[in-house]
Amino acid sequence: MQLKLATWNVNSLKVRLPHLLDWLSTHRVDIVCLQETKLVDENFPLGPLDEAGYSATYVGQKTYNGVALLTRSDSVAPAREIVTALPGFDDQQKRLVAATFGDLRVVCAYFPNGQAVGSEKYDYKLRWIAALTTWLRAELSRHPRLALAGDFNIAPEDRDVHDPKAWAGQVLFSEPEKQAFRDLLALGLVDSFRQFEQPERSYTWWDYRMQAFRRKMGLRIDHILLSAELAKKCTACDIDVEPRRREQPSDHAPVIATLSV
DNA sequence: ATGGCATGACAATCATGA
Repeated sequence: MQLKLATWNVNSLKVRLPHLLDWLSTHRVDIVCLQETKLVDENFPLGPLDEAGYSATYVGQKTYNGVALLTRSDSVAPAREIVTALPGFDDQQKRLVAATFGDLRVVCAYFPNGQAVGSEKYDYKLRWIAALTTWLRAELSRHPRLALAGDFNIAPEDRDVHDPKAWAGQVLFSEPEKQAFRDLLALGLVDSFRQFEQPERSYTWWDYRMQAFRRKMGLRIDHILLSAELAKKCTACDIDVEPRRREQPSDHAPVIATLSV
């Protein structure tokens, strides 16, 4: 069967709920990883999502961060083995939710932004990713069919940045961050987007300012990494820029991977 | 030149994002 797995940083699920519901009704994706829900759990919109045919596993907090896994109730098995914090890393910030659906392990992650190279938040970002990498090594040994999807806040290569010279050494594109991304790939994960031919200037985020979207000044920082076994079953991976064209959009576009499982 | 937008908390600006 064909399974569509997506990731989308919605930058406030409260504000973006109408966009999300429209998008779900037209794309009918099976699993969606959401980041930056910015909601406490009591305010999570379970009702509207249930009406749209989706179940949710989520963890949030006031104002910042927050992640969720949405699954089509009629096509995806119930969530098992739910994890709502990064094991081995003491963290107040809600940035990770993982669950198993059938034999598919899905990890939804909102990587720290890092603010500026050399800052305390940058150090936290690198430590957070190191803990994620350690935990994923063990997860992969237990779950050969694993997907890591989310907002990585890392543009891994020059072609993922509209102006790599201007971004050189900056946060989101610094060498230690790119090395951390490669360390994740070294676990045996595959960047599903780069398994296929893609248009020039493919990005997933554009600054709200300076008409960056219209000018194609973006970064590819949202990714779907697949274990080797899953990568073999991936038949497509695409960025959907349409939601970014709407009024009051998220600054991120969704990414969709199609799996033949 | 460190802005520009956007969101949320909170009540005029401020923290944060990327």
